Amino acid sequence: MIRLTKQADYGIVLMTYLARIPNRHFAAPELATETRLPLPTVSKILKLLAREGLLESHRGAKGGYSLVRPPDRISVADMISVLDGPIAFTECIEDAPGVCSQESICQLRGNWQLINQAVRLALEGISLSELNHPLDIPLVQLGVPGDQADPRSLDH
Amino acid sequence: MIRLTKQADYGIVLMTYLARIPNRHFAAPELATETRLPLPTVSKILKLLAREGLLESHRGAKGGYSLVRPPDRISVADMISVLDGPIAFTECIEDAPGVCSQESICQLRGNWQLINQAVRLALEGISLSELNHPLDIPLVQLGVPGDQADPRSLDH
DNA sequence: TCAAACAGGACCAGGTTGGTCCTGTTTCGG
DNA sequence: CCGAAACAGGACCAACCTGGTCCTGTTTGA
Repeated sequence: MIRLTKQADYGIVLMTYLARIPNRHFAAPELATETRLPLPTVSKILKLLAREGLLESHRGAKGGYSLVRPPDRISVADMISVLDGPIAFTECIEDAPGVCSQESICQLRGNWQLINQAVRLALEGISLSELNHPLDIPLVQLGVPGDQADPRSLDH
Repeated sequence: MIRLTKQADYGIVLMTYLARIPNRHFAAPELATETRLPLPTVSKILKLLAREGLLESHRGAKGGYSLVRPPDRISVADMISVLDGPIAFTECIEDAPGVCSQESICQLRGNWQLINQAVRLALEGISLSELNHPLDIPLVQLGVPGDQADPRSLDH
């Protein structure tokens, strides 16, 4: 189905919310009520984001979470990597030989890399701050190759 | 985990194999032995690809499958759409209101579209024939935004 | 006429995800 | 100095989806 997991989905929603006021910190219960997501889930995701270094946590009463760097320096790729693991459509990852049973006969290694890389680059091109101001993103940054009409992209 | 399903994975492998000799047609058993994938699975996937219009099937003895159009006019996006459903990282798809329970409060609709679109464009930019000749693909087509160094893409 | 190959389902086991809960530990405020 | 609010880090389980097989037609070349 090629979906993000809900964990990543919710995580990006939460990050986007935090990015509105980058320097404030927000407690998990507050974010849960604001986003109307269940608290245990929100809490779990925030903990993960903190552990992985995208959020800073402040313990104790009046604690909470805040962004660890400015939102324009956090990419969608960063968040998805943390929440859903490395961005790779297939198991053919360069530094993991032996994962793919077809390895010896598969002629496609380099090609999968290409696909993976294309997706990764596309996602690295969108920053958290741009998610809050979607209109600012130039199309070229989204991976639109020039203005050459592409005969391949049919309807879906 | 953001993986393609194995169905899509295998499907692309099979399509790539077919694309080597675009006009020939290949029987499922032949493809199964060539790719060393189990026949029932290969058969299932080929049937799907045929039903969805990416392959042409020839029934009867000496039957088989062949590409329905030249490999440079079949994009990776085409194949993934058929094998794994529409390319959308999240359920926020434009013509499906009501799917997302957060709809009324979610400020992100437009933004998810952006992410989905970026991925879709990246995958539309790679054709089946390029998968067989990976070196031919210019980087810009992969979505690399000019040569502006991107400070967001840190290590992973 | 037979065998090879496609068509279209039904079917099931296993793994992953989504979500909850529980037991610490830290820290602010009164 | 104490208690409540919040974070930390797991364990845990149900539900769903995927991966894969198999079976019964139908078509067609030799």
